Amino acid sequence: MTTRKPISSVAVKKLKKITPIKVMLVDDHPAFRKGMAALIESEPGLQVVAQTGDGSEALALYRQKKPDVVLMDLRLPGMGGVEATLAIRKEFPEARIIVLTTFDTDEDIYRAVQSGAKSFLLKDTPEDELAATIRAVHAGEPALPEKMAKRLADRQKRATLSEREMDVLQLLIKGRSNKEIGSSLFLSEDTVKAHLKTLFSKLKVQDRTEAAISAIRQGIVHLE
Amino acid sequence: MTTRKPISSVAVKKLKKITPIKVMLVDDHPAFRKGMAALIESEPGLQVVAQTGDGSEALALYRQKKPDVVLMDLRLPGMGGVEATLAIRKEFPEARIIVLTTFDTDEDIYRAVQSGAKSFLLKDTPEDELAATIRAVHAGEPALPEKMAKRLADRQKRATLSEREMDVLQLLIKGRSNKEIGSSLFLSEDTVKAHLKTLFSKLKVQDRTEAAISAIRQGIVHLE
DNA sequence: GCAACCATTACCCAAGCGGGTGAAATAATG
DNA sequence: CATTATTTCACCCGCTTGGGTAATGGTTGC
Repeated sequence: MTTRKPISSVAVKKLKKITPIKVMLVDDHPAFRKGMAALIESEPGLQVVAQTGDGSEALALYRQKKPDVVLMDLRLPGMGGVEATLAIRKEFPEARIIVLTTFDTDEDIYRAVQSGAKSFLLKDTPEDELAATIRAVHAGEPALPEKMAKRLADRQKRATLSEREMDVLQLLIKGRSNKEIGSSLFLSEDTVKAHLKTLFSKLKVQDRTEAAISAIRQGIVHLE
Repeated sequence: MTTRKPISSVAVKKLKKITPIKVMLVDDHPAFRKGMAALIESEPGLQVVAQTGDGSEALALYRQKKPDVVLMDLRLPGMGGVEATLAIRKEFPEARIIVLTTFDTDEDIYRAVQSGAKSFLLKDTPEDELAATIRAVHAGEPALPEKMAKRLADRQKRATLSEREMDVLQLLIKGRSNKEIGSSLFLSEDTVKAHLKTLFSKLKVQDRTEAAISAIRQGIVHLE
């Protein structure tokens, strides 16, 4: 440690004023991280204090660096972005996290906001808007782009699927027949059909193929 | 034009040795471009000479800058990456293009290589491998990662769908019934069923839902 | 020219699927 | 406590779907 001269209260005030916003990046694309870091550092008053490509490292790094704002990708190796966000906000409820992703189904937006993210941006967002959003989120201002807010509202309007309906849907998008779904879930075929009926009406579709496609498009289920 | 002193053949050799590889970036994420550019510039002997986020600008920029290697994203506004690759290679068959993308269905790899790309990398590829691939492609060496080559081989093994089968499949993944598909394509329902039979056997599935999911997973059709 | 494939249509049949109706038990919500 | 939502199951009915078989005409390639 190097010894420093004591500083005046005026200097402290001045220093505080120019204390940069500390940003942490969580994204598994090294090039993207590098670019994002450069972009942030080039903005006055913004500074990158931590980076990782692994969701499960995010919490430990947050603890260590205490960033003001986190930029979080959704698709991450190990722990996903939503889980990482939840983990951080469980320990630090005041954490300000912006989800920044390539994928943008309505369900992604919903889950991100549900998990406590303050904003949701796509990776092709122009540089100035990114910087503005970081500042807004840091200031505690609303920062969800209008388009995303609209899509979130759309998603809210839609009927939510029950747990059992989700179970059936999961098997449906694996191409299983009603009989197969029944034996997988230890249900009679008629019960499966009953769930499908409500499922179809909630998704506003006529048949299982439409249901599968609709669910995938909306991001309700994932194809992995 | 400025007049120059004549240079010795020795100097020419020396100059040639340190002439950097000129790289062009085509990607619609500004932060990724920035990062990629920084990453490339930090490598000895590599230099970024052009960047664009628009596929339709790629050809014009190539004409102007004559880069040695192009890094091309697949999902681009306007013209897609495959189309841009085809356009460049039509005019410059010697063009060395590396497809660099987030998405990686077998069909994406196939279409990229078909369109003349020399390599196919994912955006989460580590920095050193990226640089190595750029150098390899520039040197005309084989540069398709083993994993991708394997997936390409897998895709080659699979039966190719006929034009008509594709038509039917396109409507199938919109959730249309056989009757609807028939009237859309001006076919009898029986003909649609005949196409579906071959389609199912080629995709190795039992029913339309499985077919839809399989086709989407393989990247044969897109969900837009 | 013949083989191979593709596109088209037809017919049959059994199984699967979707819609309608009804009902009972449990859980959650007000 | 009443109501609502969820989960479970049953029966019926008619249309859709998938598999089998078969035939015709066009195109492509050897």
